[in-house]
Amino acid sequence: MASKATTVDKRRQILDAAVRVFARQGFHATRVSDIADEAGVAYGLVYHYFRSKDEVLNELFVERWSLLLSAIEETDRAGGPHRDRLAAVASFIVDSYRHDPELMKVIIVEVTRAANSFGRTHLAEIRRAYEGIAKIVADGQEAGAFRGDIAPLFASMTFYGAVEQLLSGWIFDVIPASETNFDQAKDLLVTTICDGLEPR
Amino acid sequence: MASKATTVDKRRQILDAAVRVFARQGFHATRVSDIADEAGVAYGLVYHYFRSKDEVLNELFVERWSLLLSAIEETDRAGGPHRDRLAAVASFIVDSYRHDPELMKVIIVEVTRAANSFGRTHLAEIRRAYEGIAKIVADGQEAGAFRGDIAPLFASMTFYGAVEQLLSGWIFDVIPASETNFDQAKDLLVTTICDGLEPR
Amino acid sequence: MASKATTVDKRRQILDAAVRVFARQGFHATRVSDIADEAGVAYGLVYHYFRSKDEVLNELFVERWSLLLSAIEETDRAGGPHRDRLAAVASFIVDSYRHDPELMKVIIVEVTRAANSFGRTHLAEIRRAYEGIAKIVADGQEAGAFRGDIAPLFASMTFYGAVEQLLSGWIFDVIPASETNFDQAKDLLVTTICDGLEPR
Amino acid sequence: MASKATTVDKRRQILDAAVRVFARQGFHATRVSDIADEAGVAYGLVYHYFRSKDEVLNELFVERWSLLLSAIEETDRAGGPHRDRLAAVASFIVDSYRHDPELMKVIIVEVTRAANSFGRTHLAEIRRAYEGIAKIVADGQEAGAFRGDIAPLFASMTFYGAVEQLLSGWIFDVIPASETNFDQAKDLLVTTICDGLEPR
DNA sequence: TATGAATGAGGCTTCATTCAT
DNA sequence: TATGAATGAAGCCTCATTCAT
Repeated sequence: MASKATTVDKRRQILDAAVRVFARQGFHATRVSDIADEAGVAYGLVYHYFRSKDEVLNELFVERWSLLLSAIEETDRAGGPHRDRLAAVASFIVDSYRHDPELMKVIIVEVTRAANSFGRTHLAEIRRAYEGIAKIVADGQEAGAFRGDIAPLFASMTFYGAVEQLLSGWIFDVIPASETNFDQAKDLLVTTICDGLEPR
Repeated sequence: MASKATTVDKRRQILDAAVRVFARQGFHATRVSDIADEAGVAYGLVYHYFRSKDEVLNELFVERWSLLLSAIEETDRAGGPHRDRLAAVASFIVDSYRHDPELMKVIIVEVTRAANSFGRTHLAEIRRAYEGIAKIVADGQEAGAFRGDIAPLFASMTFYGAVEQLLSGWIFDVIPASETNFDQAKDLLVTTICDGLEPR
Repeated sequence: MASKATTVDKRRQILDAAVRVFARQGFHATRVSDIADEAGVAYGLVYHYFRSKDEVLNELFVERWSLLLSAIEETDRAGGPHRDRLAAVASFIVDSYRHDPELMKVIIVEVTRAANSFGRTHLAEIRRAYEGIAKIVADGQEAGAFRGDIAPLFASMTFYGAVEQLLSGWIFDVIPASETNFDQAKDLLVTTICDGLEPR
Repeated sequence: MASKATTVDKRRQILDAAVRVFARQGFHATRVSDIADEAGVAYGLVYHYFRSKDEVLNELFVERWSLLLSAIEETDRAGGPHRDRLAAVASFIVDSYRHDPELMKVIIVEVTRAANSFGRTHLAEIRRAYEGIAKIVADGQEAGAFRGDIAPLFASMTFYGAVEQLLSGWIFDVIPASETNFDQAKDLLVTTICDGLEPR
């Protein structure tokens, strides 16, 4: 139906606009009317599609984060060398950023690292990512691919923390994203975490 | 003066109260009156000592962060095996958390990871920490203690990201801080980053 | 549209209410909530139509003052004896007061004579009135209707000052407005300024 | 006593400072601490000498206004041509401005023309000036020096309004005070009001 | 679906004034 | 007389949300 198509469009339009404004101004600093303006609709319409301003961000987060969770699980299920599995996770995250830096900025800045506000709400889902990575590590340890004296969740946090810090560095230009070779970055990430900084 | 010594330092009292309330409710959710109440002083006194609510947080951050910067610089200046230098940095941060978890929570959650609000203001100082760590890495590479194919700032971000993520995990009970042996955590951190996850 | 016509114009309602409250309490002493209460609307609606409390006053002033400016220009353009032109200006101002004493009170007390606050903002427009009157005087001098040894702007200030002081006297009951014959007042004003206090 | 001398000095120092700050920023916009800063004393001291911020302004007003009232009464008592009496009043006011423009600015802007705030409080004293001038007019009418068809208070308001408007013009640079010949201004003022704008 | 007028709670900040020393 | 720490009332403005059309 045409009407259905329109509906979907406006909702999407609002979500996409929200990403841009949230990325530009931060969640707290953006008014609902800013989203509407950016989307080119009246701000009442935002409330037609979403219960609240919060829900818009929730939607953005859940939409994207579920992809990450799937990717992690899929990676693990697919098997292969454990080092490569970590590489696949890093790759997925880095590519997410490369593909849509604004969305990833919003998710990291406003949810993942905003543990006092939105992070709190989504702690369970965020934790599932950590645990998914931890499972890869645990499996690797069992298979003898990883050393056994580091708790899997500990290793997972280290790994995820490193990845996210990197993205954060790109986002806020601590590391010049413009000069970054993202594929090389993925490699170095895995190299650092798996091989260590010290020469072998 | 005796009176000066005897008199409670209201300014300090306010700062300490602010740490507790910020840690408990988050910066945005705490009203200035909450700080005053927690400190047991009148509303207006907060504004006698600080220009704004923001400045209270600024003060807390700068006070603590400058210690970190000094520690990093001192560590580097003191020399010694480069691996131990990273260990010293990790140790300083972990001990900061162990000693005053509420303050570190505030600094990480409200400044370091709040890049859209306060982090923005203090980006330069935050970056200085990254660069201080990067310098340690660079020195280690020159001395042959660290592999040379990883950009120092890249390694620094990886390292710092791992440390902060760990603290974050403790703060939000993703990793049960209660069961954590902090000294062991420091070791594992350095082991992970320097030796890598894969067995040698 | 019928609905548009039937619907009370809330914006107008707020402006009219503001006149009453400003006149009664003075601008500084009236809270935005006083305006809203007087208008019978919600607090926030004032901010829906006006950027700030200041803007409400600005609007009132500009709305009215532009009429005065038009009247002065129109009077001059229309020609006729120069004495009558001054009379027309005086007449317009006195009638403005007679017709809406509260509005004129607000404009004089809060803008025209509040040179340190609002007057400052509107100095240019206020000056235009002085200059408009000065032009009438200058024309009169050229035509030989007025003596030539008094600078037009000087004469204008004298004239306008006299008129405003009169209104001020009525407003604050220095001169009992109740007993005043406004039309006679206009005449006397012109007589005084044009013929002088001394008998001819 | 030395202490007495000091006392007097500080009080005066505060009053003089207040004039400067009130003139510069306006009464509402100046904080008690601004006065103290300008005077070079602690702001608590202001409250040692004055009950409130208002009282500082009151003091300044009363101090000066009583001189004006005396001058008017004295002028009338001294006798002489009635026209010269008006000239003496105008002269006193203009000279007051010439001698201490900041003080006169404060008195006019913050009291005389602030009828909604301080003017209200001092209305009685202000009115006494109008009445003093009115008396001169009334006497002049009785003596046949002034025409009898203009109510004395009416004429007084006209005259005072003209004078104050002139000062106001100088204060706010509507009339360039720098280029003004004050003595000539006095003459023209009296000429305008007594002889009228029309040629005789 | 779509609009934007209307609502009103919430919070930061200012600053006159008091008071202990 | 002199200081400035301490108090707390007061008010502007923002903005998420509701609702009539």
